[in-house]
Amino acid sequence: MSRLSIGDLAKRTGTKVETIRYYERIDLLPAPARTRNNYRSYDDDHLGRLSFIRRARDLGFPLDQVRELLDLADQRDRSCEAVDVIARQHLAEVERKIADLNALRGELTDVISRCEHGIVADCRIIGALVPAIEN
Amino acid sequence: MSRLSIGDLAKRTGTKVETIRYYERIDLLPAPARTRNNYRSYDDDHLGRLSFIRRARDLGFPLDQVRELLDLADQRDRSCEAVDVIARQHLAEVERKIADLNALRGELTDVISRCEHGIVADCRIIGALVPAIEN
DNA sequence: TATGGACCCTGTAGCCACTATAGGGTCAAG
DNA sequence: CTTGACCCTATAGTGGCTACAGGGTCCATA
Repeated sequence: MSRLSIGDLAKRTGTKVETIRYYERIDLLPAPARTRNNYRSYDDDHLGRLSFIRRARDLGFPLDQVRELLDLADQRDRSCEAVDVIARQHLAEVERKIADLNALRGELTDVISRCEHGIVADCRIIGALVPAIEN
Repeated sequence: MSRLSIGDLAKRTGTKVETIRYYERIDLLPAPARTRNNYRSYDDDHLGRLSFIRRARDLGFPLDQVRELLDLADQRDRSCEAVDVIARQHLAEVERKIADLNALRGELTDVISRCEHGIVADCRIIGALVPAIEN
């Protein structure tokens, strides 16, 4: 039944103190008890919940999906289909971003490869950016 | 010597009107002349510059790099090495993001593949998020 | 001539997920 | 008794826009 200061909780979860306060402000992490000095005092539930949030964030889930996952995690008798849906949605989003970035990398590599290290006036990188304007 | 309204410029460059005003506010695009009605009136230089900005943005360059590229593009006698450096930096950044997202995709795929479509209490996706807390 | 719709203007607030700063209070060690 | 490490609140800043609110202007049509 350990009690943690915000700094301790931060260390245990690899979160910045300001971020923890931010999570409280947006009602992602419940407000903890306070000591007589008005310091926040966290318990194991907070530790578990914040660890969950951090893991989900590390996996790239946006905060509103994290919120949904937290809600679902509490409804232990329900089907986990909703969980699967959220995870798959997120995976699809990640794959879309990868595809976009790969296309981008192709273009950039292409542009850079044409650089002949001369002067700016002849630079193919700049050339690829300067538009050919038709009337 | 065509004169463009902000709406025309927006159409020609595929930019939103609000974005053009934003670029002016942050001194990325020079403030144009005004008509007697106080409407913005753009010339070909603006068109060229905004097109340049948009292309660079499409290639994912952040605005401060776009700013540098614009400055460099004007110094036509200088070596284009600085241009090459910026482009390569950006490419490296893009590649880093791709690597991060690929790692993420791996983890997500892994987590999702273990879902057995039962109830939340047994859900492996949630399980992968709920931490095993040691004292 | 009235009116409607498509433009244009400024200024401000909102988005996401934090991060940083200012300006203080509290506490234990040396 | 002071130093430094914590803690508190409230607010503003980040990037790159986007979306109002609350007006003005212009042209065509009824």
